[in-house]
Order: sequence, then C-alpha cells, then structure tokens
Amino acid sequence: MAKFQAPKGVSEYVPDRSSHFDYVRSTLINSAQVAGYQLVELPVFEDTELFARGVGESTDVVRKEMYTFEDRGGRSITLRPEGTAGVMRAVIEHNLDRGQLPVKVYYSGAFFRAERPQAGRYRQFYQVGIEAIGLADPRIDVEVIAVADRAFKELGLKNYRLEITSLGDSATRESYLVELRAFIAGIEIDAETRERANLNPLRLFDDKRPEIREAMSKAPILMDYLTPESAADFAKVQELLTALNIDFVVNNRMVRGLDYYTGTAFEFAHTDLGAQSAIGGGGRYDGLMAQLGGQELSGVGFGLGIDRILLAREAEGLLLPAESGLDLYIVPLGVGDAALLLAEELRNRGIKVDLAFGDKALKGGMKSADKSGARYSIVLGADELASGVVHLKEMQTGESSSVTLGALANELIERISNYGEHL
RNA sequence: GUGGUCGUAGCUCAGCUGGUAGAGCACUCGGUUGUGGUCCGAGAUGUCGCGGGUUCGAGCCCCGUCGAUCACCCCA
Repeated sequence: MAKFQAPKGVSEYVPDRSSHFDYVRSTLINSAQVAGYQLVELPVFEDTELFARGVGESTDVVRKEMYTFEDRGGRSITLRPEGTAGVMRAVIEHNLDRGQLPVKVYYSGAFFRAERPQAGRYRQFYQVGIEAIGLADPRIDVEVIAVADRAFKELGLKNYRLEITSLGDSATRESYLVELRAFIAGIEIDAETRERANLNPLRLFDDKRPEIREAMSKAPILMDYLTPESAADFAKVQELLTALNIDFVVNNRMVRGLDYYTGTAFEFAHTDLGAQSAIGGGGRYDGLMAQLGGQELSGVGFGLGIDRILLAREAEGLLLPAESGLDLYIVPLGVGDAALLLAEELRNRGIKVDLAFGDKALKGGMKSADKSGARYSIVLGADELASGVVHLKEMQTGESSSVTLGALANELIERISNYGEHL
C-alpha cells in the first residue's frame, strides 16, 4: 500500500520542532495579552462572499489563492486566507462594537492559501494576529506595532526591520491613483504587467525586475499627496515609535497585498529568509467595518507568520535543543504497576514525571532516564517497595540521597522550588 | 500558475564512465550480582519517492507522476 503523505505545501510540526513552534506562538500571544487583547476563536471557514468583499476582488488572494468549495447545503464556503475579515464579521455579529471602544482582540490558528509552496510559504500556515477596532488614533497604531516588536525582541530576533508607510485616506488615494495610472500609461511594460497595473497600480512598486524598478523610480509617490491630517498622524506614529526605541524605516513605496488598508501600514521583514522575508505585516483599515455591513468604525491590526518567525529564529541560530522540563524519571525493576501508581500520585501533585515502561534492564532504564532530560531519577524495585526508601539521584551531579516513598513528593516539590529561585 | 534544482536507512549524506547498496549519528542488546552520560563489541533497519521505458543488467540513462526546494507572480 502506498504511504500517505500530508497534502502538498502544508506546514506541520512534530517533536522536537513542535516545541519551538509552541514557544513562538505563546510568546506572540503573551505580548498581545499584556497589552489587553482578548482571545477570539473563530471558524477556519466562512462565507466566500465575506473574503471577496473584505479582502478585495482585485487581490491575488481572492482571485486565485482561495480554497473555495460548496458545502452540502449548496453554500459557497472558503477556508480563511487571512484573519481580519473574520474578526470583523464576528465583531459585527456579536455586537462587540456596542460596548467600550476600542475592541481589542487576538487570534491564532491556521490559514489557507492555494499558492505554489516553498520554504516559508505554505498552503496551510499559522498566524497570530490582533485587531483594535473603533479608535482612529495614531497611538493605537503604535500600540499594535509595539505588540509585534516586543514579541520579536522577546524571541531574540535581531535581523529584522520594520518598514512603515502611510496609504492616506480613501479620498487621497483615489486622487493619487488617477495620477499614478496616468504615469503608468506613459511607461513601457509588457502586457501581463499592464494587466496587473490595471487591477492595482500600486503593485508595480513591488515588482522585482530591475527594468520595472527603474521605470517606477520616477513615479509619483502617495506620501506627497497626504492630507494634513494623514501627514500629522503619520508623523505622530514616527514620533512615538522613536520614543519607544522601536527602529523603523519609512518605505514610501511599500505595497500591501490586501485592499482594505488605509493610513498607517507596516511590515516586518527578516533579512535571512530569502524571498519570503515578511514575518509580519498589518496596518489601518478604516473602511472595512462599514464595507462588511457594520457601523463606520476604524480599525488597525496585524498578522504575524508563526512559520516564518520560526524559520527566522532558526536562521539566527536561536533554536536551542528543547528541554523536557521533567522533574523525575522512574526506572522500575519488575514492578511496573507500582511505578505507574507512584508516577500518577506525583503527577497529581504537579510534579513532572515520566517512567520507563516494559521490561528494561537497569542499565537501559538509566539510559532512558538520562535521555529524558529529567533532573532526578529513582530506581523502583522490590527492595524499595519493601523498605519504603528510594535513592533520589540528581542526574547532573550523580549525587543521590535516601528519601522515604512517603516523603518523596514533598522533597521533590521543595527541591524544585529552590531550584527555581537560583535560576 | 511559470521556470530551475533535487528526492538513497529515523537523521545527515557517500555510491567511480549503468553490474542487483554503504558511512557517521541515532536506535536495540551486551561488556556477569541493582544505577546513566565516555569507551569497546554485536545487531536490526531500506520495494534507492512512486509508475512506466531503454538494457543481458539501472540508485545511476529516458518519460511521466508525487513531493521538497530556489526564483518569479504574490504574500504570513
């Protein structure tokens, strides 16, 4: 029989890598939680129309990357390609925007895009994101950026940079796009590129081909068209980022892939990742709520790619061997039942315990204890059960001391807490 | 979706101009009475990604396919 394989392009994590994945995810989530963001756990599939309208019909995501299918009731369903649209839907549906503003939520989970896979770009991938809805204030833009930056710093990342820009309000963008389209009409580009430009002229700023870059170097810049209000907001963002010691560069030709962005937009790019360098991105989306049938509320948020952050940490040599965190390993000699009962008793007291199963010789059992990474080990055999005394051995030093079985739990708990204080 | 590279034991890889597979690490057991990490010895493990073809004979050549990877489009 042919072996089953995971579907093409999905990312999945098994030991020992899974522990690194878990660490990245929990660090990102923690950074959101300390800033007062609360969990939303949302479905991975939604009405197709939600993404078509929310993400934007002109985007590649909607045009060719969505996993769309018909469910048994004939509804068109799509696996979520990003998080913001679903959050907006939930906020509107559950009237979260009727209370105190801003609504601050975070989410974490799998997302789906039907692209040609490569390292750092998967068909099922993982993101942690936050959204702050209902406050049009550059300070909240900065808070959102700071949540991401704090997480990256906690994760030990150094080789990344924050790029920011302002996309202006929708009126500004409209008038600017007229200018840009006029400019593009006057340069020489191939038919396919022109078609892309017709869909979204901003895309040409992102093109990697030198001749296109050269042609676009003389293009009008959106930043020059900002209203005084937008310009002031953008200046405030920069001022506060500086005050927070968050390094950034202004990239006035940055393009975001989703249509809903307005005002502040940002991207975190890692320098050691090749073409898939963005480890996170986000910005302000002031028209989105209304566009999805909610009230006129502004919003700002980001999505951070767990898979790519993990690759970035790996590239920076930050993936140290995982520690098991085990406190005790039990090596049974012919008394498997008693060993399991003891292990469970200790586990119920909150001690992290593993044990050898099956008939192992003492030497093999001790090898297992060694490999388990546990701080202590005991051998449990007929002698110990008869005398009620075990030798508690500290694996690193090799020292052992006699402890009665009855006192073992308390002894371990005391040693563990002392150990913690000396760290 | 377009183009390039790659696919050999659990992992990292070797395999000369085609003659039916190897190393290191890891794993299991042992080095005589109940204590691991070093050392020594022994052992198990692969339909050489999958399917066709050429050939007396293919891991090595050809075609297809699946997957990974790199770049593009695009993006987390």
